[in-house]
Amino acid sequence: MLDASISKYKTLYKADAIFHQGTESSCIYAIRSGAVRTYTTAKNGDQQTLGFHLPGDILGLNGLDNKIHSCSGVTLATSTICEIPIKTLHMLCIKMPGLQRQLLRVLGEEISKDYTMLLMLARCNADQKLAIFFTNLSERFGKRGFSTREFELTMTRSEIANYLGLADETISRLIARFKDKKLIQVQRKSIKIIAKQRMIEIAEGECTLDEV
Amino acid sequence: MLDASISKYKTLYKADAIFHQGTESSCIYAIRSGAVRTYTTAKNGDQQTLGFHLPGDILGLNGLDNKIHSCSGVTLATSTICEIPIKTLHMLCIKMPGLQRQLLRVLGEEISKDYTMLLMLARCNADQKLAIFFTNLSERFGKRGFSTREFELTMTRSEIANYLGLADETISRLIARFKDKKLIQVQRKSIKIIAKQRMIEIAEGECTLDEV
DNA sequence: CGCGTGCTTGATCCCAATCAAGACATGTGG
DNA sequence: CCACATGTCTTGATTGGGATCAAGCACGCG
Repeated sequence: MLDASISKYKTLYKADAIFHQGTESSCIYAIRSGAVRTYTTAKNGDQQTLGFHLPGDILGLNGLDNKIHSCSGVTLATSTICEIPIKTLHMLCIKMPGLQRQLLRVLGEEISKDYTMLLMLARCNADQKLAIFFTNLSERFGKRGFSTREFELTMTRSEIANYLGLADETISRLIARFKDKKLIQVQRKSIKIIAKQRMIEIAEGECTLDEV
Repeated sequence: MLDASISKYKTLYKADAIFHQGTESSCIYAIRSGAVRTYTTAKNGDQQTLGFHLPGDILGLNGLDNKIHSCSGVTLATSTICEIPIKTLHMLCIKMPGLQRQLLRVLGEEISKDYTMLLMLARCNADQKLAIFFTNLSERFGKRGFSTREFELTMTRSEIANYLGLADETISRLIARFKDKKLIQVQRKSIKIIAKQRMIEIAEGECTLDEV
């Protein structure tokens, strides 16, 4: 929607920071290509990954009122990012009456997503968490026209672990078990989902991993 | 901010539903008095409490674009709720140019709050969670002009447990330990915080409960 | 080639869940 | 006013899922 109006692209390389928690938020960021991880940092320094973001996603929306970024964003691979100054955005909103509502909608969707995430962290066991992770990722790749069955992970095991509130070793073990149970094929970062339906059942707690 | 413009109040009694997840969201809700619990429900039926809300809080903002409620709200006690139709809200936005930005700001704050909650659920142990819970509640009472040291819990132990991603029994045990360690005084639902600073230290992981 | 980072695997431990029972408060109908 | 039911909370005993500790492995890169 914004593409036509703005075209300030920026190429970033793996592990480059896009924006930092605590700094003034002057832009929102649209991912054009690549992948991004967002995370919050607690006072004591430990961080929680909030999400992995793909092309088409918009970041930094929650600091819209010229406020402060409540999370940080970092690239997981070479990426092109489109920066849209919030000032520009506000001006555009005047020109395009529908835009402001769209922003409200996107923010609302972000909140819904957070709710789902809260539910997952609080109520799901490790098996479910990983199944949910793979299922979501697969779905999101699909929406972008990529294969839902085969994809490359851009993030490390450790980052997945952090995202799901688990230990690194647990992720390793789980991936191994998913492989043993013929739910997926794995080769380092490349994942092939074999038993999609089963995966969904595990994600939703309808069956357990060792029942498979 | 909206008070002047609208005055459709409604009195609800304990355990009354205000809005339901999955239904069309036609209103936002401002709490005038009482207390409200919001929660999401998963497909399999289990629910996750998202927050406990006090007078002055606004609920239902995330369905602004005439969409669907992504959580449910239920009163914890007799409450007066002010309903503001989203249509009215959109009209008001045209009259009052600052309002739309305010809405964006409130939504942004909600997202920041969710991030904090994600971090808590994923990274904190049970002691920290309860300390965070008490500290936050205390702070929020303070902002509303009530005592930060003494207050009544409107929710059950079980609801606290659900909110923090713990078992009911764990909450009972923790409250007992907090009492033993002279951090709080308890009498059923009435809480008095004795060692505020210690509580904060525990919340932030700077010290453990049995060091106290 | 050698080093470092990321990943895997094994052994052990511990925090919080679960199971179980009882205590206390509140409400309800006789 | 009491007997009883019900929901809430507490406390104890036991279990178990995932964390932690500790090596070793595999790949990529200078």
